[in-house]
Amino acid sequence: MNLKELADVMFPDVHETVEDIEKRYPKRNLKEGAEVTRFAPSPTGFVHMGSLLSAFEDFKAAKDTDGIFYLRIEDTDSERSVENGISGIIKDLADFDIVPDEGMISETESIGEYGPYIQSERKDIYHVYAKDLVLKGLAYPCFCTKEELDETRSIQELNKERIGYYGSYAKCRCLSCEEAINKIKNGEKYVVRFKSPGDFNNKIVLDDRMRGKIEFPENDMDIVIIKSNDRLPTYHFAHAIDDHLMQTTTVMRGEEWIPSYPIHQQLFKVLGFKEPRYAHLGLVMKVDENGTRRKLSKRKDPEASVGFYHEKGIPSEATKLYLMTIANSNFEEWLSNNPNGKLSDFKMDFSKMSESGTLFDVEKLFNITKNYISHMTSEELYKESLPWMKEFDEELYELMVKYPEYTKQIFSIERYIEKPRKDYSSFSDIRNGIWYMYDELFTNPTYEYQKINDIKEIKEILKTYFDNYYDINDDKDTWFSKMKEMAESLGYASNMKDYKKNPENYKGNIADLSTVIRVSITSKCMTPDLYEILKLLGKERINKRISLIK
RNA sequence: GGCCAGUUGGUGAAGUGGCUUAACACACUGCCCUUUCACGGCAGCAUUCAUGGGUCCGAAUCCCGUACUGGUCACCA
Repeated sequence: MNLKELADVMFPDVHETVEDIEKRYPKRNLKEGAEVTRFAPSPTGFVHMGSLLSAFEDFKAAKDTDGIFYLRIEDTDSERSVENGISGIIKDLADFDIVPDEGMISETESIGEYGPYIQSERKDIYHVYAKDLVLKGLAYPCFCTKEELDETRSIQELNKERIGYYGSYAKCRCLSCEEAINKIKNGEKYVVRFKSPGDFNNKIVLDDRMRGKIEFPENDMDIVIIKSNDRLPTYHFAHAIDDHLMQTTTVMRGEEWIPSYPIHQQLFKVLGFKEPRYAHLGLVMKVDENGTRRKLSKRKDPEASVGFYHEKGIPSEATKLYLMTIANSNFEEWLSNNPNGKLSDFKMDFSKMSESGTLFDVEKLFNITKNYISHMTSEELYKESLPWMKEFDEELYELMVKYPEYTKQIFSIERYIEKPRKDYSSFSDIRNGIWYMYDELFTNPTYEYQKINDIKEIKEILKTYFDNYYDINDDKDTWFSKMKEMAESLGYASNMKDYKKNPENYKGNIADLSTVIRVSITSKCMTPDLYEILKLLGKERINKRISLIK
């Protein structure tokens, strides 16, 4: 009877029973094998690469199995919360097409039947379970102050004992109900601690979905489950209750959580919940200035924020491809066999996930992006790069809008062939690849001819070529042979092999000649196929450009 | 310090006792192709899988120890 009194004093507002709560969360009606996963961030306003990867994997695991992916906000620590911190996360996820089936959809709204999906609004639920534990003698109030806790800690350090609140160090464990009730009635502050039934000498085993079996000593710490100030639960307690009620099948989280598994295992057991499966993900790392590896940091590393890649002009689809190559080691091979395959066709496999922390490799991201962009149609490239241009290159944006068809034609150059050009590692490379095609940008051309430098000769070559040889209607073969013809008539080698054999027999070679034309018309010595460029530019632009050369 | 994880080239990694004189991809280097650039092709880039032992006819793969790296031991998640 004493426990009942204590429980009532601790939780006077709780009138519901555990059974009442359980009834509100009926069994999910999903097909066999369907995964229920979740992304559960603190409302910090944005997502960084590491957490994006885990959200992506959660989402993918659910989609692969026709399951449910939901977004739960863990705001039990006010220090971590930021004003409007939820919408920022939702937006970052949405940019990568990660849209929850359930959970928060804005700062205050949610969808789904298993809510609330924000922990601060679940306080009464946690209290029902906490009260139930007190009733059963499995939880108790602890009045220890920070100073007292520090003191036992230093004693433990001195004695070289395990640090923590357990066994005989768990002072408040032995308090009688009467003592506890009196203290509470006196207004003493307290936390609620779980009364661990564990024995450190027992062994427990976690069967991790990607790491296999991991053995630990059983938990014997009386951890805090309800905090004193706001009476909100700690992570451990909220995790057990939420993932039970929301029926998460697989919890994917960073490997920093491995050591707290014994606590979670015990909580689930004592509460009578079925344990979810766990997959403890490797961290995303970077190399420091001093050469050591460390976890990618939200604060210190600009490349950790997803916005960084947006600014660089990496399409979110390409970032997803990269994340998938980190997530599953067999994905790259699958992609190269299915160059136009959709991510949704690839099934993620837990056993192919990397256990060790992965270095975030920007070079690789660029390479993947390069391939991805090369497989887009010109229409797609136009459409997808336009919003980026609007934000980051207004000048080019306006030209793209002014000349949509012309721009798409530029993008088409050497695109629809077996091995398309791979010019763009990001949308920010586009300007350098195409600016000279627009007269508006072709205002201050520079001419860096390589071998042929005499301006008289250059003008002569141009005049000869455009007056006597170039015909915009020629097909490529004709165009090509005419160039050779001209080379010969001017004393240049039309065949590189001949030239290499006897360079002294010629004034130069056909490459030198085409360089003159290329540079004169584009102001660049490196461009895609000259034939197509001339054709697209057209007679008028060409003439104008030739007249610029003084 | 206790507990836990990880350790295969510059990077991501394959590999689960013989097919491995360690795949594939990125990066890098060289050559070839080529009217430039890009693409593409070829070749090179770990005699060795952190390290020392052990088991075995045989070990990157199994066992034990050590080292190193990271994590964790909060009324943070």
